[in-house]
Amino acid sequence: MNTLNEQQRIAVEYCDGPSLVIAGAGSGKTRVLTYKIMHLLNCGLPPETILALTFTNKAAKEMRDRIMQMVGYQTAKRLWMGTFHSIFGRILRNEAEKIGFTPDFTIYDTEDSKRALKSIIKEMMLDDKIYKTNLVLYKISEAKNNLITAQSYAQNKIYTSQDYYNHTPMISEIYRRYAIYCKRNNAMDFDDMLLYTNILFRDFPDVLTKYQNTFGYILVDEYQDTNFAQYLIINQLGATHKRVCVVGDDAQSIYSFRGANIKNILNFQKTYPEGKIFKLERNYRSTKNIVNAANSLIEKNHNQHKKICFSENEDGEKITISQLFSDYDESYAVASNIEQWIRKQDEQVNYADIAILYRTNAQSRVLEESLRKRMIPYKVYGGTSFYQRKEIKDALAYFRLTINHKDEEALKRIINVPARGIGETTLKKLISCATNHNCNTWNIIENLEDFDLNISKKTKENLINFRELFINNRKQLFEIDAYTLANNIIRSSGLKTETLRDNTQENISKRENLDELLKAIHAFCETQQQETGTQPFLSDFMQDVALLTDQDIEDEKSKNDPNKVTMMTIHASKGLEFDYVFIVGLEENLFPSSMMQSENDLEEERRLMYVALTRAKKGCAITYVKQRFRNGRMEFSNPSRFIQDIDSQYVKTTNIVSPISNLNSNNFSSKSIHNFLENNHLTKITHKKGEQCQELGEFAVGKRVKHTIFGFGTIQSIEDLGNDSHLRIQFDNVGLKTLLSKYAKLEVID
DNA sequence: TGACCGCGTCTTTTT
DNA sequence: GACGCGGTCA
Repeated sequence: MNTLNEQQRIAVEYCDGPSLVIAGAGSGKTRVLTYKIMHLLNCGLPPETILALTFTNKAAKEMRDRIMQMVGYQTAKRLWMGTFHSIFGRILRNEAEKIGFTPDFTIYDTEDSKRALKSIIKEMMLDDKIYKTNLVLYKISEAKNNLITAQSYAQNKIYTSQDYYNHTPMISEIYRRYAIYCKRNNAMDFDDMLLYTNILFRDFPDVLTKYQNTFGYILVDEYQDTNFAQYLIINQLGATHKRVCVVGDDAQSIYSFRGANIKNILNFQKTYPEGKIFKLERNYRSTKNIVNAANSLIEKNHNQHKKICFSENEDGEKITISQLFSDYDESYAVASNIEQWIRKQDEQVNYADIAILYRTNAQSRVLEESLRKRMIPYKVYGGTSFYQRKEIKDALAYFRLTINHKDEEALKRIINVPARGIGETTLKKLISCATNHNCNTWNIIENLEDFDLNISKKTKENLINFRELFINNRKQLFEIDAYTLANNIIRSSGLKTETLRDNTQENISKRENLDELLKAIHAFCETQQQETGTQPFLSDFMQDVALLTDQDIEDEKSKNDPNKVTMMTIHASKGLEFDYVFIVGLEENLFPSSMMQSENDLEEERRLMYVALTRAKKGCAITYVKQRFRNGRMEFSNPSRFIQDIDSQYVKTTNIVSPISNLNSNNFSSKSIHNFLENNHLTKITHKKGEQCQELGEFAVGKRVKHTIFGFGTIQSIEDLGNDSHLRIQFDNVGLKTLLSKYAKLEVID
């Protein structure tokens, strides 16, 4: 307790009633939470009566590790500590039968949901240009977050009239069918997990009472990110004893698109009139300059709890703001800046101390390129994560279907992967037969002989083989450990064999990914073995895997090789800190995003900028560009308004950096930079536009080149278009392609 | 049935 | 640029 400051100590020690801790960025929020749990344990609360909810696995793990260090593994593991989804997933599995599921229900990720919705929209013969999956999913998700079930949606005037007005009156019916579909598949999506928890508590008061009595104290991290469903769960679980402590920072509320309601934190005292509010305003993380700059930015927002964050650290360097010509220059500038920082004489800077943050995942590509060229080690979070990869999702679908035969999404996904002669037509027959008999498609396959499907003998044989595969695997489900079974399935299904057919880059990468998956399962088995003394089954692994995020996987991977620059979206960076931070792409329509129009949206974007700034401990560099390649085309842009929002006394502006002056390094050999110079300034056009030529810049007919994706090839012809050129290249593996020299990532091989 | 090609559409953030 | 869809053809 001596290591806490006054504000922190008071917040930790107050346990008599509900409290809200408003914790500014870097104010020791996790510290307060862990100490509070320690304090509760010291007061004699048994660990299994403490419920601590976080939003990410990482945050939960961090807290658990810290507590473990202080009280030991045995006590720490008895705490109810985890993400909303993992904790209530656990409760839902315990109580599954009450709400019409079995304990082995599948968790659908966004892709599964979209696929399901797509087929429902098709089945209803609706126009998919009007009923776009993304839109429909968003509407359903919004409804679920507000605890509107399919049934109440149909009766809800606000929702239905809005849909009517938007010419999408059938959303209500799609929602209804989707809900039935999920239930029949024994599956829940992310939103369902919170919705069904609420339904469980509503319809089974004895269950609610049971958990109310179980949890003597409830702590919630990142309270500003809770949605209504989460709010109500907390509210109900704490209804009798009111021993609830929520921690958050309204200035860092950035998830409204996911249903987070900033009012939960702003209106805390309406929910708990007797509640106490504590503020942690001292920032331990950043320099004075960074904290002041962030304050000056967030001041421009109106909707917030007033607080005055301050730092007692050194003044620190000013934030640099640089304008670059193009996204290409930006990435180049970032890479050279990283090298400068690493080479700093007066201070030891490691790659791991540096982060590059951006608004959208698509921005990472160019940056990666520049870092790779300079041999700067980096890791990218987000984008298509490991568990989203096709081959991985296929393997997981095999596991899912083995565990839960009703999982129709999994079935549809893999019935013909790898191709085994069960195509669209057969699948349709199976599904319509299932619909007619009001059962699952698997039931039809299981009892194939009892139905007249009008399929060929060959197809029937294929189906029987497919069935046998699963029957065999299912027998082993609770007989052999997760790793062995997973390995068996990947082999017997033909997934592995498929990748061995040839050695294209694609297949090699698929093979590696499948091995990586097996490795992950192996690691899971080992930890479980250590913790519980028994080998886990595949179903244990699958319960975990659905709730893993990209961050968890990247962190796991980088354990052995931690010294890398971090690249991620600002959203993903929340809760993290780095010595030096780049914030790139500060342009109108990108950041703030062009999707954000309303005043509320803009305030959220500004909070996002606030989050980005406050990640930095020592230094921060902001960049923006005049032209950027986006959505397959060049776009011109103006500096973001957020640049103006930062008080000028905290920043140092580098004036327009022309592409040439930016290239002050002697590294001119890099192909793309060469192109860049050629295309914009230095090329002497010796032939007319649109003409075929033998040579252009470093390119010449007959020269060998290497492309990052297509591999090696030979230039067949060059057509000069003035500002750009078409290159026809015969690639060794993928054949003839026409590429734009400006954007193709080509390297000439001498 | 399955491979392949060309076209149109979409890219904001994610537990 | 990436991806999904629909059409075509063997």
